[in-house]
Amino acid sequence: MARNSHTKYVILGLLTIQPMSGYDIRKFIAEQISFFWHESFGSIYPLVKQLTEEGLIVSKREDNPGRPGRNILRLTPKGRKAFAQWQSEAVQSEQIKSELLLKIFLSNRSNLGSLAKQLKTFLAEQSEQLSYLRQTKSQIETEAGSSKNRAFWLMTIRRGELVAEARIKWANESLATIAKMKQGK
Amino acid sequence: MARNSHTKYVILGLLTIQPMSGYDIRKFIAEQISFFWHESFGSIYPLVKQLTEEGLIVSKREDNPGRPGRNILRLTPKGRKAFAQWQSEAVQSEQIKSELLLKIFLSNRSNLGSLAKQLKTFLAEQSEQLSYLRQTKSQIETEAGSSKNRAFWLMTIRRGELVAEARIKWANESLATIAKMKQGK
DNA sequence: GTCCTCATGTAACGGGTTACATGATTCT
DNA sequence: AGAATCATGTAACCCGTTACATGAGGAC
Repeated sequence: MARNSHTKYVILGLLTIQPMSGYDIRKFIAEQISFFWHESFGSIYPLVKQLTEEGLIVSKREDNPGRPGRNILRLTPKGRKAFAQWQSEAVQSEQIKSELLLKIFLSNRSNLGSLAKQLKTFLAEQSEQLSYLRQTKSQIETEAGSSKNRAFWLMTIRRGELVAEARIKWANESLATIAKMKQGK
Repeated sequence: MARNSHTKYVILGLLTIQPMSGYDIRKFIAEQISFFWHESFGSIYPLVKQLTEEGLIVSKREDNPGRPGRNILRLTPKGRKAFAQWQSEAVQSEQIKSELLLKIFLSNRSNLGSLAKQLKTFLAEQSEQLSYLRQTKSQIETEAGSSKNRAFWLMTIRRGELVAEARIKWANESLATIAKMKQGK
């Protein structure tokens, strides 16, 4: 049935921004959109090969003296069309797996200590995430000459922000509840 | 390295609540905690077999006239210990993949229509989720004779609630932004 | 001197989903 | 009559991560 993985469309999608190498794609994802996406080399390179075979992208070797050669990838018209097609399709509702919530759900009063510890770690992570997002946001807003699609970028960041805030609120509430439970014992 | 899957511990964890069959486990997950976890039969049954071989659970056949037989699973002391061990370990920070955010990030002004449609679907889903969570919450709160661990259950629901609210807020904001973009064209 | 970044690629492995097989009962 | 629920289990498949291989240049 060729259930096309999303990775395929991330690659095509990033190439609509500009031609780049597989390495660049990985880097872009890790640096710019890691708060809602991630890919490893082991999934990118084989797909690049496949997309080339399917005629959705073309690769052009770029040799730099004293540096490793790069394969610059570029969309073909066919690839652009495939991406547009995917773009118009409905997303399937995402089902999450939260190991933290699982642990909490399966908790009992005997492990309040480790629970509190994990919540504090979570809180710290989310706070860091939030400050990172806010920083990125102000960077985008001040850069006048940024991409014409920055409205969409800001939209994704806004969601990260709101959700991180909600999670921080929740973690604080939960820590308070646990503190009370400890006293009440 | 036997990177133990979480599924293993969900099974052990649910059996700390009460003995049940593989079918019950699936049902419980789908009905009670589907907003943060999911499992398919294809992952549960093979693991049940494995856990039995490892001596973490024992299975007892229960035959009912005119109904399919059930294998009632029960924790062994060893299984209880393994679960407690997992419970005390730190969770690894969860990395999400949001297809919706990916699509938005890769959008441009030419597909505002389909974007709005997808956001509306998302909004409807989240609203439904929220009302479901609120309903469950009030059910738990009114049931006096519920489990002693209901505080933890309520904690997980609270996170679902806060996050759903944040997402709803975001979706509404984003729809407003898109409406403006359409006009400004 | 060692580690990090650049740069591509493969192989092994792990884990989960979907679909199928089977079959009785109960709900619509 | 047909669909859904109860109940277990297997096989095919898909997909993605981790680790490895290779090697030069720059940073600390």
